[in-house]
Amino acid sequence: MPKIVDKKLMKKHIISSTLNAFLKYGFHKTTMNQIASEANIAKGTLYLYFKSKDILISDITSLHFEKLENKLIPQEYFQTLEDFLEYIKNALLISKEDSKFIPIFFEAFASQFSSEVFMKVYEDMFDKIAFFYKHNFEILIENNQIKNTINPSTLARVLVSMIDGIILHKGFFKINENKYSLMVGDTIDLFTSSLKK
Amino acid sequence: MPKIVDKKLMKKHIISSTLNAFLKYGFHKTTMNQIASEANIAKGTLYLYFKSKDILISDITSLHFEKLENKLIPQEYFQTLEDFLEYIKNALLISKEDSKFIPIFFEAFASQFSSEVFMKVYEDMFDKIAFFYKHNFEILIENNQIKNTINPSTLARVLVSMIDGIILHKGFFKINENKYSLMVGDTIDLFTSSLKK
DNA sequence: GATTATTATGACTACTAAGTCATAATATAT
DNA sequence: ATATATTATGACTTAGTAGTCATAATAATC
Repeated sequence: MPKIVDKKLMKKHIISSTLNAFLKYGFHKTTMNQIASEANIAKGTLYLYFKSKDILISDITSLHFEKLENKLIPQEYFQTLEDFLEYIKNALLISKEDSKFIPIFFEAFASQFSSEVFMKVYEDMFDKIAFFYKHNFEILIENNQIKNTINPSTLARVLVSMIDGIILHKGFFKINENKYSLMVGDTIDLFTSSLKK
Repeated sequence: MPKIVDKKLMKKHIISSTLNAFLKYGFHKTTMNQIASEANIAKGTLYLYFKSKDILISDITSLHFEKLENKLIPQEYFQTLEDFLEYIKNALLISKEDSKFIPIFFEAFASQFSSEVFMKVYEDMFDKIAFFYKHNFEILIENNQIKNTINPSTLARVLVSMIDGIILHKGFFKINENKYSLMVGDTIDLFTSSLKK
C-alpha cells in the first residue's frame, strides 16, 4: 500500500544538490528555497529529510571530514622515508574538482566556530592525523630511516598545520597547477632534507 | 554653533566595540543592535559612521589585513640566514590577545569569499609577502648564506602558506603555549636544515 | 541664554528567509 | 479499480534583523 522511497539515496541527492547550490550562490547566500529548486523538489520535501538548515549543513561537513579523515589516515604505517614522503605528496595533491569545494567547506567550518561540539570534532580529527604522523615518525626512527633528533610529537603537529595551510591557499587563491606542483615538490624537499640522517 | 565630534575616534571606538561583540556572540550571530549596545550608542548613530553592516565589516577586515601586512613585510631585507629565521620565528609567535581574534577574522574573511574584489585584496597581500620572501631568499643566496639550489619563488609561496597554516591552527584549536613554542622551534629547524649549505 | 549646525536616538518599516501544514500525489497491496 | 500508508507540495506563517527618519539632544558661537 505505501509509497516507498530510497531515503538514503534521496539524502545523497539533496546533499550533492546543496553543494552545487553553494558553488552557485556562495555558502551564506544560499537559501533553502534555492537548495530545493536545485534538487528539483519542494521546500517541504527538503524538511522531510533534514529537520533544519543547521542539520543539513552539519551533516554535510561531518561527511566531508569523515572522507578527509579516511583519505589522510591510511590503514598501515609507512616503513620507509620514501613511502612516507610519497604519501605527503599525495595528501597535498588535490583534484580541481575538490579544490572548488575548499572555500565552501571552509565557510561551513567557519560558521560552526561558535559550536564547541563541532570544534571538538575537527580538533580531534587533526589530532588523530597528527598522532598517525607522530607514530610513523617513531617507526621511521626505529627503522633507521630518519634522524633520531626530531621531536615526533611536535613535528607531527607542524606537518598537519603546514599541509592544511598549503591546501587552503591552493583552494582560496587559485594558485595555478604548474606552480602548485613545484610547491609540492619544494615541500617534499623541505621534509626530506630535515628528516634525512 | 555646531556640535563637533572626533569622527575618527568614534569610528575606532565602534570598530573595537564591534570586535568585542564578535567575541561575545560570534561573527555571524552578531546584530547591529548588539554592536550599538556594545558601543553604548543607538543603532542610528552606528549608521552615521558606517553606511551598512557590510561596509563596517569590510572596513574592519581591511584594517586587519593592513596591520598584518605591516607586521609581515619589514622595511629592510635580512642579510643573514640567522636574521631571516629570527623574523619567521617572530611572525609565528602570536600574542594570546591576537589569537582570540583569529577565528573571527577568518569568519569575516570567509564571508567575503564571494566578492572577487576582496579575494583579490587578500591574494595580493599574500603575493606581496611571498615576493618579499622570494627576494630575501635571492639575497641570502648572493650572500652565500643558503643553498643556491632552492627555487626562491615557489619556496617563498610555500613558506607563506605554511606560516598561515600554523597560525590558523594555533588560533582555531587553542594549542597550548608550551607545545606551540616547540612547534615554532621545529618549524625553524625545518627551514634551517633545508636552507643551510 | 538664544541660536543653529551637527550629532544622537530608537520606534518603526521593509524585507528576507526558515520552517509549517493542510492538501495533493503516488506507489503498493488487495 | 480501490484503499491506504507514505511521500510531496508550496502558499502561508513567523521570526528576526538591516536600515530609516522624524524628533530630540548637544556643543559651539554670538
